[in-house]
Amino acid sequence: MELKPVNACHDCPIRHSAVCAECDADELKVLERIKSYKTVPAGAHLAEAGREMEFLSSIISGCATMSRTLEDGRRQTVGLLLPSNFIGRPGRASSPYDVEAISEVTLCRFERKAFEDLVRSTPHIATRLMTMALDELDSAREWAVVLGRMSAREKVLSFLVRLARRNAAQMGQDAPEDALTLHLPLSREELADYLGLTIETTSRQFTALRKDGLIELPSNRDVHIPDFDRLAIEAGEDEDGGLIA
Amino acid sequence: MELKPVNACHDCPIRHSAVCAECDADELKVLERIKSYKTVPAGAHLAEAGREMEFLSSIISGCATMSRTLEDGRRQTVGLLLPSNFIGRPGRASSPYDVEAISEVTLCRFERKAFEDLVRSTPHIATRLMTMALDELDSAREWAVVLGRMSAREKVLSFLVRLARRNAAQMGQDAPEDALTLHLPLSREELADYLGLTIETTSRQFTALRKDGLIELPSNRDVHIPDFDRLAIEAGEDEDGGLIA
DNA sequence: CGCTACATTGAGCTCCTTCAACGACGGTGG
DNA sequence: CCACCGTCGTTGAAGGAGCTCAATGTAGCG
Repeated sequence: MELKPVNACHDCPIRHSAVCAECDADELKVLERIKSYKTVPAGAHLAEAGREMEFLSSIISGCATMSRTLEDGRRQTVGLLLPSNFIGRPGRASSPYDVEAISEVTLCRFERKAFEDLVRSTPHIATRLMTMALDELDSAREWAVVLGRMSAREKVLSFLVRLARRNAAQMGQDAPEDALTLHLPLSREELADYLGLTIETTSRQFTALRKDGLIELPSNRDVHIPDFDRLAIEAGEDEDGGLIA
Repeated sequence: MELKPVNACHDCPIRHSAVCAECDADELKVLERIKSYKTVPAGAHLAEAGREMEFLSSIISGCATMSRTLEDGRRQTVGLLLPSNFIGRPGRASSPYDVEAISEVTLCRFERKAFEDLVRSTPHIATRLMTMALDELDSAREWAVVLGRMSAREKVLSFLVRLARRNAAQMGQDAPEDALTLHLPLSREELADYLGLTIETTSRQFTALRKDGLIELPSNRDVHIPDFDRLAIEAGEDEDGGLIA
């Protein structure tokens, strides 16, 4: 994740996967005029439920979560935001969820009003946003199946499979390597909030998967998967491949 | 739900809430040329996971569910499709979910290729699709909170609150009436699949809510809510209003 | 070295599921 | 007309997956 400072779009690591992916050179110039970069430390709040947002932004590097906390403290993470993901939406001033930086995050920001005008005048941005929204919709529904019907073990397995697929896709690979090591962007507690479990149950499942030889745990944040296909089968994969992240 | 045959867009009950909502008269003429109506009986499969779709369509009347069935038979419904909802997406030939008519459903259909061309050439359709996708994304995430963190009782309450809000919105009301009667579009089993519960637990929760005086059950498919605000509070509403459907 | 934050492990309990029986309703056919 | 049957919904009893509460373990850091 070591990143040299980005100054221009043609240097940008998410140039071809973010909201600007379909833009041509002229459109990119307009974007370039209204964009600004910002790096925030882990723990920063990028949006708060109900609070007005001044900027819409793309994640260039780092990781953030989108979550809802109920008043009794229960919390559910509804999205894991990684590079190229978009925060905020045109046509609405506030996010319905809290968005929090989990690691240091570098953003490419657009002042909201200016971006909304741009969406109207630049079809390539509107169609790209539509595609991204539809992809995320599939992903959210996919996750609903996990939350609604899967056991704790399957939830953890599904998470690992999705993360591996997402990483592979970002590296331009078609499928994850046979054997690979994942770095977990989330702590056990953050993971539990994502999986709809408690931290204890999550931890127990990691231990159980280790004892079953499906994973190794070189550190708390690293998971080595000796045989990805076996993991995917255990996760309950029928369709070969499934959707990415 | 008694519906007289629709023949032209200006007569259409979903004219101002469907994918065509932002279209002007000229754009509507183009749509009119490629659209066709179709009515299917309850139980019809409007899409099957992985199978190619010939048409994209809007629901004009009736109700459908979008769901995934795992090979061991577990099933999770990830979306409840009501009038004005769109089935399918441009740029992808197949749906990742099964879409099934729950009641008789009347559709406004577009041949896929023709519609995809139209999206590219008609910005008002692209922006409307984007807005609808973003709304559904919020809705799907909202439901993830319910699936991941709520008790059986809260799940049933949340469903009733959402259904009431969605009905009210469709009637052009700002909020549901103080006292109202809901017609459930789903059987107990279909509801259980949506809530991530078993049919037995779902049934028990209805009984419990009735005993607590929160609802009355004039028939299996009808729920009378004497005091909507009380129901909403029981459902764990902090924010006044929340998102629609 | 002790402090703090994070992760793991254990024991008991709760809520939901599972398995099973029963009830209500509607259609069909004798 | 009513017995029969199928579907759907409700209710009961027992078991289990995951939660809660609590203790222990471990790594980073002043």
